[in-house]
Amino acid sequence: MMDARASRAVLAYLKALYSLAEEPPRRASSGQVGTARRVTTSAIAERLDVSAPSATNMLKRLAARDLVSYEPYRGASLTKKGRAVALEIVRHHRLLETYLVEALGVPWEEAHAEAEALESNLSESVEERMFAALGRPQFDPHGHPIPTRNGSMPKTSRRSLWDVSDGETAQIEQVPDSLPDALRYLADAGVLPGVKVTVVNRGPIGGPLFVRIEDNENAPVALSKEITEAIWV
Amino acid sequence: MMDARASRAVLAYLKALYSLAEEPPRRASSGQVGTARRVTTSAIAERLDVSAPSATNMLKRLAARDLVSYEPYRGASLTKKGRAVALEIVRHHRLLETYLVEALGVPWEEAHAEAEALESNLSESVEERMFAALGRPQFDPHGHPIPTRNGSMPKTSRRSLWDVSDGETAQIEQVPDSLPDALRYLADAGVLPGVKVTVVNRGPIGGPLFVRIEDNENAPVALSKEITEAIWV
DNA sequence: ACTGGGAATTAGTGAGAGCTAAATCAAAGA
DNA sequence: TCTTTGATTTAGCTCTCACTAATTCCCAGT
Repeated sequence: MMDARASRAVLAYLKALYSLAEEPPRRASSGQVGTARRVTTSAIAERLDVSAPSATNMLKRLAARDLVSYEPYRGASLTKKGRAVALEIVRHHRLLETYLVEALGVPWEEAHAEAEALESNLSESVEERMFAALGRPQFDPHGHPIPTRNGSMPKTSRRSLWDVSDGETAQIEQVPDSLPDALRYLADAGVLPGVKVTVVNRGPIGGPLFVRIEDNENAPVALSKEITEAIWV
Repeated sequence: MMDARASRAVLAYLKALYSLAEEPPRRASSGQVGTARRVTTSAIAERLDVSAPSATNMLKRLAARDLVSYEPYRGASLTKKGRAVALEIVRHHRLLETYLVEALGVPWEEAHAEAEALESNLSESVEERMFAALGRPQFDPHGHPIPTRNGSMPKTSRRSLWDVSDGETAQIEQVPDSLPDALRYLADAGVLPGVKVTVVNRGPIGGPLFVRIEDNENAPVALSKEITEAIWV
């Protein structure tokens, strides 16, 4: 708080650290839930589309500011302070996405990029006003939980659509936010948070998953393994 | 347009250039209206609160990008291209100010700073949506004209409140946007764009101007020479 | 025409953030 | 235990944008 204002780049790194460390990329089966994993340099570099040396470099500077704990050759993780900043920016991002979609009618698949552009300059005061105008939402349009101002997170499922067995029905809880093309496809198909879908069957190895959308007589929708692994139910 | 994305700093300089060159700081009497004056290095430095060498430096870089025409020792002015970028950012700023006040209830005097923070990252697409949501306004809450997307400006008065003679009545057209304290005072007093005021009298040399607000029985409001020179009627 | 002083520019630095090429580490297999 | 190789870090640059100190320019007054 008494810190020099964090730059856009710093915020991007903290956000990446947060999502890589705390938002399970695959099934969260392996036991220790809530454990903040250590994130590798290359994972961050890839996520932010920068070179590995750039990431190393920034990690060191973040460590000097006590925003991450970093040990050479063994990755980094957010400190308490860094995590707080990251949560704040995630809150900004998701609130902005929600606001853009709900209040301004920005298309679902564009909201992520627009929010990303604005998030680092959103003041707490304007954020609070948007939050109130939206009726204090807990989830953004993609179903992602919006952290509260004090840093707590609404609980969400950890089960991916891919893990739903054939014949079973499940309710979509969240979809990815940063894949505009996929999102357009999902929106067209009606695969939206809150919708119930039934898994009909799936192709052979890694083949597409066919799901039927509730209250919809159309043919089942085909979804790749990759995308269904990124959809939580 | 095929240009590398303009940074926040670049945009700030262009905006400063624009307002110093084209928004008359005093009475616009001196004949040539619309002539883009040449702006001195120190005027820019002062406006942006940077050192003169920093300004010189940036001016050279802007000239290299064909955004300003700059001649050492004799100031700079916007090129066609630079002016277009400046107008775009002024439009962003004023639309944002309007949106923040009208749609989110941000107080008048805070809107300027908030808009400044967001303006450089506002996309055309979101801007267009805000514009539509506001009913395609021509003026921001301070009465400043909002440039259209094609770069034209609604016409405005150039007469300052200070120049209104005693006993005369005039309608407030615009007030400054970047003086929070003064704005709070003006808002309290009821000196807002659109309001008709009558100049009662004024103190001796540079003394305050006393104005009566229409439909208001209260005692006249006292306004300094400085502030009345920054209010157009 | 000369000169003094304020305005502007040049010189030299620094911090932030990114890049490529080169060196180095660590962990897995032989 | 030794080697190999992919991941990581170091070295060395670049660009943007700000700063201070030093220098240079222009013009207003004499």
